[in-house]
Amino acid sequence: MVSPSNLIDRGPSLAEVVARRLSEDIAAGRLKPGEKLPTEQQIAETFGVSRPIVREAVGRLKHDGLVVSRQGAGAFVAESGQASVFRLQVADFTDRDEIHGIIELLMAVESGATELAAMRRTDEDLAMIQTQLDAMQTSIDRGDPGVDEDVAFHRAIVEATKNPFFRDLSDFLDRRVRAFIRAARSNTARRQGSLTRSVQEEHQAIFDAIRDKDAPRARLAAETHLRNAADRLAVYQLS
Amino acid sequence: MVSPSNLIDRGPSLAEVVARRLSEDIAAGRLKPGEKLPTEQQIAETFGVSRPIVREAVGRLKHDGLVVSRQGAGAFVAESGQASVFRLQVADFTDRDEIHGIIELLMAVESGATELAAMRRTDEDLAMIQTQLDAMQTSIDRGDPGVDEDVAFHRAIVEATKNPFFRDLSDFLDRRVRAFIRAARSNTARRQGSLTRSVQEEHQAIFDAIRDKDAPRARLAAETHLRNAADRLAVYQLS
DNA sequence: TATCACCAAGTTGCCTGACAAGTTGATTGT
DNA sequence: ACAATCAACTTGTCAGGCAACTTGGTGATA
Repeated sequence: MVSPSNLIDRGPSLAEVVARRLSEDIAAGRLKPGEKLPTEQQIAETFGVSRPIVREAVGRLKHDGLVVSRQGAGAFVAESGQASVFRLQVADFTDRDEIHGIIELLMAVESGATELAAMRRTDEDLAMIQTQLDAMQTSIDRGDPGVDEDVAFHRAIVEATKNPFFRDLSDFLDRRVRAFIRAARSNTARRQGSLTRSVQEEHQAIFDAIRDKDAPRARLAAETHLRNAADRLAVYQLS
Repeated sequence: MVSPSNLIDRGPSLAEVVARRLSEDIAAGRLKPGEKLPTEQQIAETFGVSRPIVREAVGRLKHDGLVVSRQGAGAFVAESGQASVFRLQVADFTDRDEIHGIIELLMAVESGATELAAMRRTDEDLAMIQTQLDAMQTSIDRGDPGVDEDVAFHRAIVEATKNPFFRDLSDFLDRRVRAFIRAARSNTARRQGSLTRSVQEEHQAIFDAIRDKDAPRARLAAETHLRNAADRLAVYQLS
């Protein structure tokens, strides 16, 4: 079985290396907002690569909004505030402090979202959340960890915020963080039964608070859920 | 005076257009995680561009972690959870609903951060926050809007969280959102005096709560500050 | 029949060279 | 002093080529 971790690491492409170097120069203040970058030819000579590689590297930074270019004039570090990306740099998911830190962030975003959902949910929203809650129960009764159902449950909640920014950030964090938590749970076949039932009880508490339009209780339920998720992660990692 | 808004919009580069198209295909599920992308040559023919443009476009998606490539084998949609970027797509800062939505997000993140700062701050942290608070007062006394000092104040708070993820996301949101708020305040010379004093009073309340290690009060103070910031924005925009 | 080695075809990674489109600054003419 | 022109430069795109790697098919051997 070939898994990603068994593959020989070929390292980043030249374009990626150059992009990182330039990005570091910008982050370190060696290239200031508004400042002109060296020409493509100069960068190529500086790094000993060809011009298309430089074009690709600079293109990556343009995609991030860190750099803007004008044909004939040059490429410039974008003014502060133009960057359109937030990068979540996690070395791996084995450092407990790192995991704890990122779960704190998830907690802030998700508890805020759950609070808004409690304030704003419509009957349709509530029905959708109920549907996903029931689907997860069905999955648990079948002996499955309910991964897809867990995703859908949280997604239904964040849709009830009626705020696309919460939805997008929550999706992103879901993909990066919750997915890790769920994978850990799924990989722990022996204990998943009782632990997944805890998860469902916490989901139920979240649902109840949203149903009752009780925003503070919803916030607290979401925080409790994630606090417990962090604790459960410790259990998964011990097994 | 040439300002960015006066420049003729030349639209995105071909590479950026292709990158967006492919990114949309992935987001819409037309290209699934693990699925192989068409070859560079096929994509070039599909979009009627040259292969280097395709390479640059795919390179942008690789930079985002959305796509991985293996030399000789092809490029593949990355498995879920590999994407390392969150993109904040704001058309512009003129849509009130959009601004309101993004401030809600800022509120969730910043109130969470302020709460953590209240729980975790050291004496050194507190001294730094005090320094920035005083610097902002000095700026106000001078009749300036205190933009840099405002940045530094909030940065000092988020450093006290001892959580790099909060710091990074807060930095990002600061650059994208708070910067807009500050610019609006700075551009409103006639009213800035009294409104900036309100800002400083709210900063003082945040500081007091952090000093007292009163996490719930810190959260509330941060929320109040941002809620008022949204209200002040309405004032700026009427003038 | 199964396994291994070899090879051709295809694909990504990188380079060279060329030209189009646009910018900038210097020069010239009014 | 101002406007027009032009040369030099820079980004944007393309064409072509070769290196490095992958994949699948074929033939040889045990």
